[in-house]
Amino acid sequence: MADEDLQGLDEPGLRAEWQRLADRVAAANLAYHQADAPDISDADYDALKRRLAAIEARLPDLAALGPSAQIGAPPSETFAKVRHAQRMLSLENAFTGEDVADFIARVRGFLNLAEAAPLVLTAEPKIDGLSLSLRYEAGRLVLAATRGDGETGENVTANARTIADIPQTLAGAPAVLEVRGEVYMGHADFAALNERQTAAGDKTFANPRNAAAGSLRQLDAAVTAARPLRFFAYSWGEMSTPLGPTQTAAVARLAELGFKVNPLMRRCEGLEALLAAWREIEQGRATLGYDIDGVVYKVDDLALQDRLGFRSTTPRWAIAHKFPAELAWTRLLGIDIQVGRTGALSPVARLQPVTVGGVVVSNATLHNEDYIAGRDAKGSPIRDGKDIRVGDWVQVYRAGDVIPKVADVDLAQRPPEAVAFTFPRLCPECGSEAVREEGDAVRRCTGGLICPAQAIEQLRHFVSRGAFDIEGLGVKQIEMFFADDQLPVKEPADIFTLAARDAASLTRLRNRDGFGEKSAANLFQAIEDRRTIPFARLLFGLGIRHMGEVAAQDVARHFATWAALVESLDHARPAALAHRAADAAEDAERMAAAAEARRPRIAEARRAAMTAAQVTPAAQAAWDDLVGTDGVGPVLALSLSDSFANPQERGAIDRLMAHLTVLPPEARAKVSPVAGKTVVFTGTLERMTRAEAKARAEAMGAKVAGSVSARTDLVVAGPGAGSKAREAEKLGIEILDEDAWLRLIGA
DNA sequence: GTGCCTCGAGTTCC
DNA sequence: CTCGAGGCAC
Repeated sequence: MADEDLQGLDEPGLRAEWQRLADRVAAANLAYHQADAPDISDADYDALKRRLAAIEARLPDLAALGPSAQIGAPPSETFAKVRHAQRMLSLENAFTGEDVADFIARVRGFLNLAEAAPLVLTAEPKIDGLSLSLRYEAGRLVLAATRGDGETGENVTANARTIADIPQTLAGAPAVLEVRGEVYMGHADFAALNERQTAAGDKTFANPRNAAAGSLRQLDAAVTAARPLRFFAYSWGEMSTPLGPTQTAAVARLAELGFKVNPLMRRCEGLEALLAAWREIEQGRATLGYDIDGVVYKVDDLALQDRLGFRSTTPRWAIAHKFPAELAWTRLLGIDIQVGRTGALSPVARLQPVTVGGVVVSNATLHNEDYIAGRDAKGSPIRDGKDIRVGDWVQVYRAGDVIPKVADVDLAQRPPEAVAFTFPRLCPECGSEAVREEGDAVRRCTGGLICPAQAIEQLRHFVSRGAFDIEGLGVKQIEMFFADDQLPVKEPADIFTLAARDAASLTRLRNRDGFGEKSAANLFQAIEDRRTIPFARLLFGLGIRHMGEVAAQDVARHFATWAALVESLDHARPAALAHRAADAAEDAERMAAAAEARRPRIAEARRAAMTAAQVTPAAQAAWDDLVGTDGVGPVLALSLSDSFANPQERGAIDRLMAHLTVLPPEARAKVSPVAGKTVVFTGTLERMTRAEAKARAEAMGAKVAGSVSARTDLVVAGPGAGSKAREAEKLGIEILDEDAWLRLIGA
């Protein structure tokens, strides 16, 4: 479809044609994203878009209305999401030989390996690309997914099929096999690609990794096919038959199956051998022909890997030993203060743009007040503190090759007129006092929801992925609605009245720039869909300090219903106040040791503690229950209590709740006989270390506690068990020895 | 009281 | 990704 025939059309004709094309593209998008079943070929789709663009070039007012300009559709929304059968984890990082030594010591300690027992690890280059999971069923590639957040990635199967290093079929593979590895681009291919891009007038890529990422995430697989992507396999996810007894054997098997594996991988015994491998790989870095950013060490024996297991986001049996970060010097042009969701004032360096590790950096974090000043609140110098001033030459690096940081300052080049930075005492956004709690590194705005910066950040958090995750309501839209006169959104409840307010208003959302009939309707539908919300997401979305995703899940599971939580919090309030008062009294007493002059404050704190001490047993019980909840300590409990007792915040919560139905938390899947049970280990364990026993129990869904109580389900007692075993007997709790326990969990 | 380990909060660039 | 700090075991 060329656009020559457009020449014959008059303006109304063009507009009609534009509408027809826009509808067609929108329908194709929908089919592609939601059903993952494209109803037209990629080439036809491209042609449609080109024709649309040709019309928009002549009638620019259309451009803002069409599918090409639709807001709320960043590239990440353009691939279907897929859940990984097995989570794709990241690796813990080591930066020094000492870190590596610690890692080995931890592994040995966890496994309780004898001093003389050998521990073999593999060392392989860490490719700087993007990880990809390939699922083969009956030997055929059925799914390729990016890592995403580890739980859920993007379906890029069509694109992965165009990569020559990725076999479409495997001979003699297990019935189900997920192969994991890295997609990357070689230096020569990268340079050639950028030359082609320049010649074609397209934008060039900053580095091979960006080029690889950009190439893999093309909606048009034909574009990906034209890009010289390569793939190394180094790991696996779900599989119906093990690939081998060791990492080395499994990777060799992957090579047999037809995958490219890295030729530099080798087995090493002991710290020195690992570090030697690291040095050698680093020395060969420049001649490899592709980017690497470190060396990965893995415990070779897969049975040991299995015993070591996983922490929440990383395996215990592997670590990435990074190469030193690239550094660059530049001028510090200014220091801005940003206000975060919790009111934290964070200093950001505005820099003379400089290339660091292949990316142009113009902003960098300055951590906090003390870091800039180079000394702490009391005036004593701090470790790594710099006394950084506007106008200084500063050294920048990208931590983990991502986050730009100011690492050093060149005092010799300091301009004579440079003055020390004065950290604001008032919030730059709302003018409220910004205070620093004793012992805290950050200064916080006290304005609460009065502060527009905090209010916006709270809303951004509310719609964020782990919370309400409303499609079409991203950061940009939140900022727009917050400042909007016609359809203001100042607090979460306002989101749920948007549609009704829009229907009643004269200037409808669908007629606005950046919105159309379709996108407005989609947004309202997405909001409707979230009127029913899982308990934990709601709790997380409220943005209460110290209440993260994990804590929210724990609390939701503990209380089961929203009403139970609210009732309990209301009951516990006096006890919460008593707890704070007692803390304050303690603080004041500590201060008194230094300054007798604080007498009046102590007396006041004591009086407050006395008043607050009039706590009913019911209140105390509610507080104890709250603080006894898994993952909840006094700090989170107080924060939660404060939020619900603060009239402003409670008002916003109640207004929000009027629009919502809360889904009770899902019961933990019963995957093992001990799932959901509380287990206590006591006495000496002979077959494994305590850490290992705990990790394994938790991996089976059990909760491991330190002391026996009425809530304990099971006690595992080894030789030398004393009071805990007696306590268990008294309470009539089942007691197992270590062998019986291992049989129970099927080990 | 001390020392892990994990979570929470804030960070940049594409 | 890193840092600080909360939670919890020893």
